[in-house]
Amino acid sequence: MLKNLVIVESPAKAKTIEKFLGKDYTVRSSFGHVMDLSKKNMGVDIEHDFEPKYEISADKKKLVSELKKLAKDAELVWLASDEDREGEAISWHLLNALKIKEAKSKRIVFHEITKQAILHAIENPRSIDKNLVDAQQARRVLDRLVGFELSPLLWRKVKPSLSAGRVQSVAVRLIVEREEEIKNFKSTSSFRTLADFRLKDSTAKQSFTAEYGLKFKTAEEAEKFLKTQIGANYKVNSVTRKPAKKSPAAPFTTSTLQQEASRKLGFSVANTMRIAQRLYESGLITYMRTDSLNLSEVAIQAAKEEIENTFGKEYIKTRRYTTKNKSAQEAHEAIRPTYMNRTGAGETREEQRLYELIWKRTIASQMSDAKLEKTVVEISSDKAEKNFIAQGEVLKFDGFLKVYIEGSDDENGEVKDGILPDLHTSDILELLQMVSKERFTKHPPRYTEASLVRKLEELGIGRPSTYAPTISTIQKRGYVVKETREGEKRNLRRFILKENEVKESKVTENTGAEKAKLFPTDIGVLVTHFLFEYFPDIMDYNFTANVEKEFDEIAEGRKAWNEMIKRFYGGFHEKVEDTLKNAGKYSGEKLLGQDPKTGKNIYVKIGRFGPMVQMGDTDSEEKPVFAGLQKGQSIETLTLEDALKLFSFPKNIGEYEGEPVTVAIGRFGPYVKHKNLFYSIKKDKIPATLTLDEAIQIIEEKREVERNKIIKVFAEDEKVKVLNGRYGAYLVIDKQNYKIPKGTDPTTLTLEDCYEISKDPKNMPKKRSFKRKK
DNA sequence: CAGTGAGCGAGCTTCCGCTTGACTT
Repeated sequence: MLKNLVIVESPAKAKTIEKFLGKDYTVRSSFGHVMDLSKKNMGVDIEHDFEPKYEISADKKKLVSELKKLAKDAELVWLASDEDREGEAISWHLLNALKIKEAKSKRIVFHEITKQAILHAIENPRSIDKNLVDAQQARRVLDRLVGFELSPLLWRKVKPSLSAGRVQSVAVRLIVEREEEIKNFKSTSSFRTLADFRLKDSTAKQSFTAEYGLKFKTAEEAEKFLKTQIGANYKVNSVTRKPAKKSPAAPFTTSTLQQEASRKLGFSVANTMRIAQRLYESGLITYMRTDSLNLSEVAIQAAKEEIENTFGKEYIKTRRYTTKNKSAQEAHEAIRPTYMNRTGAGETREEQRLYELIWKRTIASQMSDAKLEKTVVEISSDKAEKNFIAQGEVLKFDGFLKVYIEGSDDENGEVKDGILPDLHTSDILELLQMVSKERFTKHPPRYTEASLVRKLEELGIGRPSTYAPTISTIQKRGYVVKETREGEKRNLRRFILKENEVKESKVTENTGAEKAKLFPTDIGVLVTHFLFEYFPDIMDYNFTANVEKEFDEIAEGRKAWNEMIKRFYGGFHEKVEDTLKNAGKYSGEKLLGQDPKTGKNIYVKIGRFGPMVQMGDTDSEEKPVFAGLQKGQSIETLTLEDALKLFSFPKNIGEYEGEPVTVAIGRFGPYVKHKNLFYSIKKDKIPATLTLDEAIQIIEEKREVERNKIIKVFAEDEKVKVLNGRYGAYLVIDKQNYKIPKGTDPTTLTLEDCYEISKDPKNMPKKRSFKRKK
């Protein structure tokens, strides 16, 4: 007979805790939520106080029946899911799904996985907090209602298979709006003047840079100013020294880890989470989905010891960080190494780099401030109205900077405060050179995955467990694309005063280059405008924050959850019905002009399959002709000329091997068609001007690849082939693919071996979850 | 994978938040 069954959310956690608790305790994991709303009829009975219809999630059925058996045998079941809204609901669902009597169960919580914390929790059990569960139900039902009423509305009014939701739609809005800001941004330029000085009549050769206190609007002004400085006298007017300090950043949360890994290691948000998961499962770091800045007392002590041993006592300054984030639930610790004295860990290079980042950030957070001395020197010219200013910074004590400097998203490379020579008031200076260079103002930066996460967190939208999935959803729906774009060269003007002469020189700089930035698509823009027009409340950046306040009131027992939902749903549902009935199709249609040959109208708009051009009117007798836009083309920038090119396909460009060769554009981009076979045209060729020779080359290249694909064929049975694919060798029998078991050399397979392989169901490829219909 | 955009009107898509594997042609 089982004495104690403890259920936590994560299996890695279960393993650790089992060690602390000894053999009277069996620790299992629920793998997160085990129940969810049914997908049928909203999963909510709207007529009867929004009663939720829960069911055991399909992928948890087996697990639940196992847990149920264990729970039945156990004397006592300890529900140890996380101490937050979702965790409370998980415990409540477990109670229901496992059919545990409440008297036989105890609810316990802990914020850190230390023996002390767990034993303390066991000694202080409580019962399930139904108010907190209700707050979760309100959250869950609200998200379901919003998502499952708005999405079908989009299917009807914009395009099938789209989606909308409290979190994703606002995420897309941020990107769409940022793009609009960028489009409306007018870049202006000004001239910034930097002078290099040196102490006159001194043996010290060290030069330093100072900036003139005025920027010039035009090249003429800049040039004129430099000319006035020929032969001018410079001296130090004043020197101000001020002590300053820098403090370390707090330990990592999910969001800050994603940002730093993006800035410093170039990891995507999903990649960071995948690698962190590996480190967590290997027991190297604490839980990676957290919004807490807390470190356990044990961890702080270990960090202190590590700092003392490696850097010395003067580098220690233990600190407790408190979150400013109102939506934080702090069910876990901050992300930190499990063992502070382990300076490196991880199997792959990626794991090692992420681990090192976490180690450094955590250690630095418990180190002393860096002490600096900031110096500001004002320099006057006897021929200029304003002064020149030089700023210097000297590090007096490095403190935490010894191990960690936080990254920055700032793209404007400012002149770094360097080290200044020892200067005093009235010192006479010698001018080495003076440069006035044009600088353009920069548009607000596009979001990266990580900076979008930061913004969402700032707005209190989404949770640590959903940042990465949200980013992937909005890309999967085609609202947003992550792209790297090359910049353009831009000419700048620059004037140099040197040896009593002012010369102009041209400089070019690269501008507008973007690396892995998020751009809205036509569909993203259209859906955002649609939702913003009809559902401004839901698209409001404060919507989540406002409903969170109500969830808190529910959690405190001051409000009934279904009352809150009822109040929200009334107006919302009415608006949905009204839009369904009264709003027309939302296609973003735009008249581009007329076809010069036929005079027919040419439109660009979003159709069932995405952006397209249309020649002729829908209500005319003749059916209009359609053509889809190509990758990289956009409704917003498409010209009449572009549209006419799209209508020129399919185009016959000649004959090869006695059969016609045509060029066309399909769902997957431009292609060459020959003898009923398709050959896609790569990006480096422009389909509109593709010659027959180029087409033949494409055909022959593909044939060559096809030939190399075959590893083995059998004369006895032509249907059986061993082929080389993207993921290595595989077997095909009569159009059905099979995996070849690991450790088998594909070149040695006999026909009999192949039949054997095809009989084992283990070798069947997994069915794709969604198959596109014709 | 491969040219769709329609007049039958099937049957499908979809939310957020909590967890890991499965496994790609």
